[in-house]
Amino acid sequence: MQYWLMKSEPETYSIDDLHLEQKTGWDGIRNYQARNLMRDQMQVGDQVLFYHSNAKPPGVAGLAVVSQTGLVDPSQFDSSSKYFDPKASLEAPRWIMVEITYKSSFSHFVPLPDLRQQKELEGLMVIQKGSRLSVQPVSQQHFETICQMGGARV
DNA sequence: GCCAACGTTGGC
DNA sequence: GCCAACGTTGGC
Repeated sequence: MQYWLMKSEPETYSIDDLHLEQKTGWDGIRNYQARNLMRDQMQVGDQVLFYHSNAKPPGVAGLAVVSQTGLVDPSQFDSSSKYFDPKASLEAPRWIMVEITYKSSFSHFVPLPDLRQQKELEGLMVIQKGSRLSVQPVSQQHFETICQMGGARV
């Protein structure tokens, strides 16, 4: 089993939205590196840290689980969507997504400055300078440390 | 709102 | 295939 951190702007889609919906297709990823991780690496059952980006403060809000893989992102075909991709076709879809299912919301939101301060989290991708990738692999140790900081049972 | 970091595009 | 220009992300 692998561990991931997935970023979402809470004004667009927050952990509370996921809580209400229970599951969602992770659409709108338009970065090849992130897509390739979802397409090639993610497996059903993988654990996800739900990260709020562009928030005050940004940080990890809760947990989710990968519940389906290899789904075609429908927004690439929707000309009214900001994620529309004219180069994608039904025969050759370009953007692949996964579905994630809500697991829990942290009792203690873990803000980015706290992640930076934690010695055990040295090397965590999201605390590196200029770390823009919206789907990031996380080591099991880092995952467990962040769960503890958030007040979730590992 | 600023801007550093980084990805993508397109001319050559 | 290089790289300058441009666009986007996302912390601050």
